[in-house]
Formats: sequence, C-alpha cells, structure tokens
Amino acid sequence: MTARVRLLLADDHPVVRAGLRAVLETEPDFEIVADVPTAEEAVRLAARGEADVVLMDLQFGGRMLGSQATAEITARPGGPRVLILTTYDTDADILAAIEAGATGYLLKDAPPQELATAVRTAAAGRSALAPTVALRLMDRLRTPASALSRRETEVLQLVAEGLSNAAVSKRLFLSQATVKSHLVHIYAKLGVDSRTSAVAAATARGLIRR
Amino acid sequence: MTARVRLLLADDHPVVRAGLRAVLETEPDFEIVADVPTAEEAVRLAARGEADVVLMDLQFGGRMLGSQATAEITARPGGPRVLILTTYDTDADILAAIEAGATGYLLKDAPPQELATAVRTAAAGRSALAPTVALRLMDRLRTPASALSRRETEVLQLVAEGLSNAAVSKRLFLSQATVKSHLVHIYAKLGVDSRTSAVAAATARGLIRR
DNA sequence: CCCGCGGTCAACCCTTCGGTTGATGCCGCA
DNA sequence: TGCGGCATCAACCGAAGGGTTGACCGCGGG
Repeated sequence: MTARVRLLLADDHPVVRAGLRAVLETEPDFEIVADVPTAEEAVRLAARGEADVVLMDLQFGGRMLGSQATAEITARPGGPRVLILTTYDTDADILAAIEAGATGYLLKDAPPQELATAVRTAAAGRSALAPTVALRLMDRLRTPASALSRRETEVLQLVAEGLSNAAVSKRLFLSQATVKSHLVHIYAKLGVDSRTSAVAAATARGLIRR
Repeated sequence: MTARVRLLLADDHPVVRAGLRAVLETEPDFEIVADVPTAEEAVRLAARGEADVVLMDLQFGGRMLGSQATAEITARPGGPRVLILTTYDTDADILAAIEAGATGYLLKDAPPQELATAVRTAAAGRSALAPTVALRLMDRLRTPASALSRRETEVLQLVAEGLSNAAVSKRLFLSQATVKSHLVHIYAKLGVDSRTSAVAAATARGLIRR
C-alpha cells in the first residue's frame, strides 16, 4: 500500500493551512497539490481531478459552507474523497457533512498521527471518524427520541430567534395551541421544561443553528 | 530594532501549533522557545523568564481558560507580554482578556504577516489589536447604552444556558427581584421584551458566549 | 387493515415571567 | 458635595408561557 496520496487543503485560516502542510508533508507518501482559503476554490480545484483526498473545514468565514462544497464535490463521480476537519462536533454539522457525502469527520485537536492515518483510510475509500464523532452517532442511533421532527425543529428555530408563541404561530400559519403542543413535545424529547433551556439544549447538541 | 523576540506558543490544537511554528519561524528575528498544549504549562514556562511574548489561545478544551492564564502571567512583574490568538471575537471574551492584562488580541484568520507585526508590536510593549476587535471596542465606547454591565452579562449568560429566574437567583446568591431588575435593564439596553429575544440579540452581537 | 406517529386544534388551570413603582447603599466623577 | 450609574431588594398585577386532557386527520408500515 505505497500508493501516493494527493491532497487538497481547504481552510480559511492561513495558520491552519500552514500547520496542516507542516504536519502532512513529513509523511513520505503524501503530496499536497494545493491549499486554498475558500470552499469555492476547493470545489473548482477538486473538479480538475488532481487530488485524491480533500481535507476541508466546515466553517468558512461567512460564505459558502463546507458541507455545501462537500456535496458539490462528491456529486461528481470519480471525484476525490472529502475529509471534514473542524473544531465543532455538533449533531447538525456531522449529519450535514455525512449526508453531503463526506468520507470522514475529524476534529482539529486530533494528534498529527491520527490525522495521517485518517487520510490514508479515506484515500482507500473507507470512512474515517474521530472517536468523539463516532460516539455521537452511536448515541443518536440508540436514542432516536432526541431527534426532533422537521416541524418541531422549525418551531424551535424561531423560538431561538426570540419569537413569542403568538409570533411563531403567525409566522407558520398555526394556532398558538399547535405551537404550544409542539413545544411540549420538544421539551419532552430534550428533557427540559422551558423555552430558553430548550434553546440552550438544542444549540448545545447542534440541533438548531446558532 | 533588531532585538530578538523569544516566543512561547500555547494552543491545544497540534495543527495550529505546527502552523504557528511554520509561519513564525521564517521571521529571522523570532525564536520559538517552546510550544505547549495547555494553559497550565504556559503559565509554568512563562514564569521561567525565557520568553518575551506568549501567543495564547483562549479556549483550551474544557480546562483552564486562556484569560485566567493571562491574568496569572501578567500578575508577575517583569513577565512576558501575552498576545491572545483566538477564533472568537465576542465582547465578553475580548474584555476578559484585556482586563486580564493581555497586550493584544488577534483572530486566527489573520494573515501571517499581520501576525508577525503584531508580535513585534507586543514585544515592544505596545498593544496590538486585530481590526475587527478594535472596531468592536470603538463601538462599545461610542454607544455605551448597548453595553451590558458585568453583572448584567453574568445574569444573561445564565439565562442563555436555560436557567429560570429562580435558578439564576440561587446561583448568584440574589433575590428573584434583583434578577428581574437586571433583566428589565437588559431588555431596555438591547431593545427587546423577553428573555429568549434578549439571548438571541446578545448572541447576535457577541455579548455572551454560546 | 389498523395502529402509531406527526401535525393540527380547543379549553382549562396554574406558574412563571414581564413591567412598574419605589427604596437603599455604594462608588466614582464632576 | 451631590449627582448618576450600578447593584440590591420588596410588593404587586396582568399577561405570557407551561402542562394536561382530549380530539381529529392523513399517512406509512406491520
């Protein structure tokens, strides 16, 4: 298994790009073909077929999301594998990335060695998950109760933005009774007993955005 | 101004440490004496007087906070300058760091060149702030109305974590009347009328941590 | 085919929260 | 020296949110 792995790095932090270069260039079987600061450029370069694995961040200072870029890259058959490398390990992020077709999900606090083996694993087409991430997915499968329904997520999202029950009901063309009903179910699933703690719990678990 | 600058790097991400090394070692007048993965070690090494500037992250995977470490390092007279290097630019973080005695506050998306000049500025004893950070501070000075007091921020932080008024009052050893009083003032300052919208507004403006 | 679940709504009761008024002590600054 | 902001607390009231029960519909899987 001495196949050379051609890498494309995508991260908006110059320091992180330099760090990844420094860490991965020491591996004799790795070749870094480019490092780019935006998701758009990652998509563009990935389409050229010069890389086997794309190491990509999820957050790119505001613009296009890493998960979006991942979807575009993996949509093209014969394209490179995508390995997500991020600081966050919330459910929403992980699921979005996996649904987008990512081959692996790593956390930035991973030791260099783990990183290198994950890259080789991904290059071989097998999935590479950080232990923390794997655990989280197991949890989710074991207790599907913690998963909110689409409508519930929609309601909670608006609540998190500060809307009252009345405001939510108007926005979603519902009666206040329905909104309250949804909230009661949400509280039960999250194991809380108020709107603010529901928002806190949901953001902590990455079920809703910000 | 060819004085050599001795640097100590503190960050829990191996990749970031490697990146900082790679970026800063190219500067001929810099010398990196050590890089450590914890705030505790940063404090210990800083006390040995072998560094002029400490480049430190604020978040260290759960344990001791960078602001705490900063306070301990700067408490010792004749110690090194502390330069905060983090991903976040919320008011609370910035103020905590500056109050702890940090000489500068940089964001991780800064280009390498900016980083190097900031280090030299700090070594010379002058404060070095990222443009975004400086802007935020100016804003705060210009419109002190939007700035929450220390106590108010403390209360709102707990509210954001989902605590009820009763729970907040117990946690802070206050009466519920006081908590409500603080909240009323917070609502006025943020221009909102409920706890959830206060949390939403405050997180949007970076007044509290998430 | 029917059960379960998601989504919708109503009526009810009780707790908490929101808003006001008013008061005290402390500290810094003019 | 006094004003104003911060922090603390009390009492009160109305409104919003929280909790329960019960009901209806549509849809998909056993």
